[in-house]
Amino acid sequence: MAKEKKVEQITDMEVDFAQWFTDVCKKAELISYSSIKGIFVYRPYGYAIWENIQKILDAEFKKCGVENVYMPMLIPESLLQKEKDHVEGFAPECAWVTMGGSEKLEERYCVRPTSETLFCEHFREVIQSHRDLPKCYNQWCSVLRWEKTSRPFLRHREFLWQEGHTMHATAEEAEAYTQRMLNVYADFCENVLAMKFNGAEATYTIECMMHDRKALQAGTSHYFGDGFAKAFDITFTNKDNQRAYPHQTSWGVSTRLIGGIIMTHGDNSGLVLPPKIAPVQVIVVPVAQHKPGVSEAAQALCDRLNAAGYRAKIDLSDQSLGWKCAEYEMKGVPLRVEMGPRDMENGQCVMVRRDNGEKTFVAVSELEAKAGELLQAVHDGLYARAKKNLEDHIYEAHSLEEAKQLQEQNGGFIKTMWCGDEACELKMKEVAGMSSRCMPFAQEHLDDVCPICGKPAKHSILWGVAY
RNA sequence: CCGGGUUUAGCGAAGUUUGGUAUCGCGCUUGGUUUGGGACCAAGAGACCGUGGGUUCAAGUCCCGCAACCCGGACCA
Repeated sequence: MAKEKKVEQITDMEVDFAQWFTDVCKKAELISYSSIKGIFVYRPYGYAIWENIQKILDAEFKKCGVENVYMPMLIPESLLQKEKDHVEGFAPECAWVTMGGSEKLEERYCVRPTSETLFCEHFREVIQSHRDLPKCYNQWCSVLRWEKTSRPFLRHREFLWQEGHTMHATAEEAEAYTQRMLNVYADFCENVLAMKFNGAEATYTIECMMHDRKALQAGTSHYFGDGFAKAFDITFTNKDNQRAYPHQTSWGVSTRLIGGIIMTHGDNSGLVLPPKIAPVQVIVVPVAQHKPGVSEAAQALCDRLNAAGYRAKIDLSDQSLGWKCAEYEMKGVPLRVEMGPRDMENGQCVMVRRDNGEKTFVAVSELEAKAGELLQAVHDGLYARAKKNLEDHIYEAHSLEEAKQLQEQNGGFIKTMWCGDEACELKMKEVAGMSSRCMPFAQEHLDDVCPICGKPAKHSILWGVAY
């Protein structure tokens, strides 16, 4: 069903996708700019989405035996430098604390860009025996990376995330745990955020496709081997009374997920939120509320919905009906319930889905049941649309030139075979502007050879333009 | 980091060419009428014109520096 556009302040996504995204972030009151570039204020409505994400994911982590901890915000330079590759990766974008009060510090401290080193320092202290393993730790915190350019949710200098770090007695156990956490993220994306993605092996990433057909990495889960354990001298005594290095995993998602939600589900009227993480799931709007009894009848609906466990709100302000409808559409509230004089006479209310604008007349007696049904329908509708968007925009290519052309014409993911050489990845980036997004779990045989170098192919791989 | 654009009331803009009393729309406040898709009338409040220097009797306007934001590119989660 075609929906006419009602919010002239929001730029159409077909006209300018980037501007649309920024408009939605501002108009839906998710975020504000601060006085420091790249560091944003999460407004109550935006932060509430993150709180809902935290609540649901945290419960899933705990089912996997994860314990939450909190590590220091500052990392001494000497500690950061213990693992060579790690420093090289993060040092260029570290912010440093050099003064304590008015005194210059002996050693400068880095504001954490990630906390592997702190976790490792701590693991060294608490891991002695195989009986101390596994250690499955996670922390919810913010990290700081001095990015050159920034965009709301997609690239902040300071952003909120969760970082899980676990230590295991064997490589097998650690690898299995890495996959298990990837599955937690995958289930969360599909069942909570209604986002469709490509899972992967080897790189362990979740790649979602946005409305503009660019890829967004929504979560990662890494198997680290024992590299950090060796660098930080973390050892334990195994059952055979021998010293051994434990094997590590690391996994995280950030507030970038919210950027993904916006770009996956949003439309030209604004934000569209998956019901499970929407701060307000149902907005109750009285119609002609000055007429006797209308406000009370609407309030009663709202109270009943809250009592039934839904997150419902009512708007009794004296704004016009049209204003209220547009306002809550912009903010992505999944379901609107209208109650007016005519409804009162008929013992009914009107329910309007945010995802497709469909209106349903509902007997007041069926309020709770029908609200639940429609919220689920919104979730399913969003998921179906996201899935279709992904599936419709995966194209198969058999040569470098064809891959380039397909990307230019259609965007999306381009599927090819790959020999496994990094040189071919660089070549693809250079020629077609695409990076490897992931090697799908569902491997296919499209050709015998790598279309880039002609050597025997080892995997099928997806390429795309990423955020 | 490179290349382009922008910065004037809470938001969006005009005014800058040709220096001379700070403008408009939305929003906000007060009162009243309204309400089945962004209502209307009336009266108000609100701006060291992004920031620091310079030129001038006089700078939103001219000159030089800096910053922030937006859009592309490179890089990253």
